[in-house]
Amino acid sequence: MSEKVYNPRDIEEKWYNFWLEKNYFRAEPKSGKPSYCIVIPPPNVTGSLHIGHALDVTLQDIMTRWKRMSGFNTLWLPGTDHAGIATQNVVEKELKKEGLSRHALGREAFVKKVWEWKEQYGGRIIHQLKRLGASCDWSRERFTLDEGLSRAVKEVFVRLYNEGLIYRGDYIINWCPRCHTALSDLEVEHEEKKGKLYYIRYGFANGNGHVVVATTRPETLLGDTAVAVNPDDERYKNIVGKILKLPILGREIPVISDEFVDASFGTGAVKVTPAHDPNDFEIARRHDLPFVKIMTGEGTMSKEAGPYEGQDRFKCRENVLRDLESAGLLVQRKEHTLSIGHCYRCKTIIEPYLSKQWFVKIRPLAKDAIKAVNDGRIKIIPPIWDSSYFDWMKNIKDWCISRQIWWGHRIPVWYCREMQNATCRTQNGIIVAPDAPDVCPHCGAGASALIQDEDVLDTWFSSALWPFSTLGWPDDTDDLRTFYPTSVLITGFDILFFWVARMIMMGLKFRSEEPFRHVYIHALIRDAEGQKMSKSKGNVVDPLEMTETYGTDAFRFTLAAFAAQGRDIKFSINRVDGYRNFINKIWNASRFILMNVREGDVITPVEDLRNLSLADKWILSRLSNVASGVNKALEEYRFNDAASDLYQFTWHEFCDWYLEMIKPAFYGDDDDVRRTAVSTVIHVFETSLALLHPFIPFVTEELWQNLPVRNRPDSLCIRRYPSDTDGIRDNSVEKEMELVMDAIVGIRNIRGELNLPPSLEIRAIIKAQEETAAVLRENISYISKLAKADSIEIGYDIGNPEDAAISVRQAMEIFVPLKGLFDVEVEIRRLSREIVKFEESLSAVNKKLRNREFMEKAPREIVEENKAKYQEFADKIHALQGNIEKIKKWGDQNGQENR
RNA sequence: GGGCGGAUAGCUCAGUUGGGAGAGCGCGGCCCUUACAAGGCUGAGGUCACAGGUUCAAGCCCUGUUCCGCCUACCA
Repeated sequence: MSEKVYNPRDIEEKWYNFWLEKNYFRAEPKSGKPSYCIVIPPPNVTGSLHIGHALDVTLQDIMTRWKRMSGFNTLWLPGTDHAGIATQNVVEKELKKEGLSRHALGREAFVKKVWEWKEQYGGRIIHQLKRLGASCDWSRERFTLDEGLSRAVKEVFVRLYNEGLIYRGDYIINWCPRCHTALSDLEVEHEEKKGKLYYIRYGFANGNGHVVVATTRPETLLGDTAVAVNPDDERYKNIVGKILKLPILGREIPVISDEFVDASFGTGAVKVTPAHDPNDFEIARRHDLPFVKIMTGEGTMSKEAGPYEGQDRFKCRENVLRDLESAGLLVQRKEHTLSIGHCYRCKTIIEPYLSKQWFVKIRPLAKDAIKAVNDGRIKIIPPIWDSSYFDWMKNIKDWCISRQIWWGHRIPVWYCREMQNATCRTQNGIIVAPDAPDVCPHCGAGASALIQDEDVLDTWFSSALWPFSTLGWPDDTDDLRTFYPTSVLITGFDILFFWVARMIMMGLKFRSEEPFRHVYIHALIRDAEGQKMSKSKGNVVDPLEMTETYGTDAFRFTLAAFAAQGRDIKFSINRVDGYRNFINKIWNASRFILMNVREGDVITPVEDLRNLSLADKWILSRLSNVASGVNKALEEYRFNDAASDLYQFTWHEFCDWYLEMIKPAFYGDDDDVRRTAVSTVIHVFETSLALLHPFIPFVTEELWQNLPVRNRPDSLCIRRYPSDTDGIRDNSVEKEMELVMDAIVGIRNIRGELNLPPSLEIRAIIKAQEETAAVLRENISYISKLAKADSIEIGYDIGNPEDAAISVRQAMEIFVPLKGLFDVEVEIRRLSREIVKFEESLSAVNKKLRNREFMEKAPREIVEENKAKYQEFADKIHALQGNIEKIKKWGDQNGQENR
C-alpha cells in the first residue's frame, strides 16, 4: 500500500523523463489537426527562475496541455534571450574578479568568453522550466543569437533601412555612464525624488544688470549656449538678443526667445544646454546654437568643463554650487520634486547625452499595430490593457536601437573610409548589407577600406522578431506555415511595450499577419504585503524552493488559483500550504479507491452500467458540469475559476460526499452494487485526473497510471480532455441529492450545535411534503449512515416530540428527540437567534412586497420568487417558535429551568 | 501633468450582462469514524471606503470625496 502522505520528489522526475522519452511534447510540422502554438517569452539567459516566470510558465503549460489533450497539434516553443547589457554585465563582473576587463581582453576574446559563459550557465533557467513541468517542444528550443535568428535580424535591419525606416543621426539619447551605452526611452526607469531648484544669476556681458535662471542641474551651466525666455513674456521683452556672461567660465551667450519656455515656471528664464537636455537640444536646433559637450561617456567632466575637468558629474555639481555661492551668484535654493531616470539594468542615473545612434522610425509601424488591435485581429485579455496599448502606440517616439556594447547582434553596417566617388559620399560611406561586402558597392573600394559599425542592436530588436524568427523565418518553413500566427502570447504587463507592442509591429510588417491572436496579460506577483519582490528587499519567493518544499503540483495549482484577471497577486505561503493539502487529498482518495478494488473486478464503462445509485448519478452529473465549466473557463483565460471549480468538485463533492456515500456499497454484501460503485468511482476519478492534469501534471499522471483502466493511451498527457459528455447531466438527480444532503446537514447541525459526540446514536424525525418525503425515504440509508442516525421517521403528518432539537431547512423540518441530553436554555437561545435572522429576511422581503412599484415594475418571476420566500421564512419562524414552546413545556415538566 | 486600477469577513481575495453577500486561510466547538489529523463534522464573523444620484431594486451603473498602488510625461 502506498504512503499516507504524497511525496512528490521521485514522482516528478520519473514522469517528466517519461514524457520526454515518448516525445509527447513534440509538435508536427504538418498535421491534419488544428494548430495551437505559444512562443515562450524568452527569459534572460543569465537569469534564474523567479516567481514571475513560474506564473508565466504555469499558465502557458496549462493552456498547452489542455489544447494538446483536446486534440490540437500543439507547439510550445521554448528559448532564451541573449539579454545584451545584462549578460555583458555579468561576465564583466566575473572578469573583474580576475582583475581583467573586456577592454584588456579585446572584443573577439570577450565575446568568446560570453559564449563560454552562456554554454556553461545559460542552461540553468531551461533546467528550471523543466522542473516546473513545462511541456515545451525542446527540439525546437531557440536562442536569440542563434544563426537562424541572427539572419532574421540582419534581414529585418536591411529591409527597414532600405525602406527608410532606419536612420542614423546625432540626437540626445539616454546614456548610462556605467553600462557605457545608449538606452531606449523604455529602458529608463523614472523615479520621483525630492531635489532642489537652484536660482542662478547670469550677468550681462556689458556689466549692467542680470537675469536669474532656475535649474535642477547647476553643473550643466558649463555647457550653456543661451538663455531662453518666452516671446510673450513682458518682463524679458527688452533683453532678447542681449549677451550674457556665463558664470564661472565667462563665455558669452545670447538671450533668445522660444515658445517652449513656460513663463510661469521658475523665473521664466531658462538656461539652454543643447548637448545635455532633449528640450534644449530642440531649442538649439531651432536657433542654430552651438552644442557643447561637457561630459564624457564615463559621466565625468570633459575639457569643455574647464576647471572641473575630470571630476565626477555629481562632485562637479557640488563644486559648481560652492563656487557660485562664493561668487554670490546663487540666489536661492528651493525644494522641488523631480523625476530622475535610472538605468533599468544597473540603476545608475541616466545622462541625457548627445551622440550618434541608429533609430527606427516607428510611427509607420505603429499605425498598423494600432489597427490590428482596433480591428480585433489581436485581442488583449483582459481588455483593460487596450487603452495603455493605444496610448503608448499613439505617442510613440523613434526607437534608439544601437548599443555600445559587444554582446549582441552586430549592426549590419559598414563604413567606406575611402568614399572614392560622389555616390559614396552622398551615402556618407554607409553600406547596409546582411554580410560583410568584399568591395564598397558605392565606389568599389576594397574590403580593407570597409569597417563594420562597432555597435550592436538593442536586445529587444531581436525579441521583436521572436514569433516568426523562431519558426524559421526568413526561410519559408513548414513550421512557419503551420504555426504562424501563433495562438496566444502569455506574459506580464511589464513588457507590454518593450516586447508585445514591438512584436506586433514587426510581425505585421514582415509577415503581413499578426503574430498572435490573443495576448493574455497576467498580474505581477508581489509579496504578502503587496511589495514588489526584489533581491535587495530580500522578499523574493524562490520558485524552486517552493517546488522542493511543497511539490511542483501544489505550487502550480497555487499560481493558477491566484491568477485572477486584472489584479496584482499578493503571494502568501500559506495558500501553497493549503493546495499542498489538496494534492494530498487527491492522493488519499486514490488510495481509498484502489484499496477497494478487488482482484478480478471488471471496470464497466459507465454507459453500460445499470442500477446506478442516486449518488452515482449525482456525481456523474456534477462531473459533467465541472468539465463544462473548466473548459469554458480556460477558453476565457479564467484560470482561477477553473482551479477553484476543480478544487471544489474534487474535494467537497467527490471526496466529502461521494466517497462517503459509496462506502456502504464497498463494505456491503451485494456484489453487484459494489461493482457498480467501483466502476463509477473509477470512471469519475479517472476523468477528474484528466481534468486536473494541465494544472497538476505529476501527481495526476502517477495516480492515473495506477488506475485499473484498460484501452487507454500510454500517458494521461495525451488522453482526450474531458468535456461535459463524460458525465450524464441530470438536474432532477441533482435536486434530489440536494434534499438528501440537506437532511444530513440538518441532523449534523443539531449534533454539532449541541455537542453530541458521534458515538451517540440518535433518532431523527423529518417532516416534509410528500414529494420530498418520498425522495428522502428512498435514500434513507444515506441519511442514516452519514448523519449517524439509527432510526429515521419521515412524513408530513407526524407528531414531533416535545423534547426535540429542531433544524429548519429549505424543504423540511428535522427533529432530534433528546431526552435530557441537552440544555433547554441553550437550545432556546440558539433557536431565538435563528428566528431573529429569519425575521430580518422576512421583513426585507415584506418591504418589497408591500411596495406597489415593485409589484408593478419588477419582472413577474422576481415577484413570485419573493412571495415564495415570504412564505418560506414565515413557515420557518413558525416552526422554530413552535419548537421553543414545546421544549419549554418539556423543560418545565422535567425540572429544567428556563428564564 | 495625464491615464489606469484597487478599497467586500481577522488575513488574502472571488463576485461574468443590477434581483436573498462567497471561498481559502485563521478563529470557536465536537471527533484519532479502518483514504487522508496535511483529516472529518460544525459554528461565529460583513451599514461591500465615504457622500450623493439613477432604478421598483445597487457590492455591481453615474457623479464627487478620501486613502493606497501602478503606468506614463520634454515642469527647466
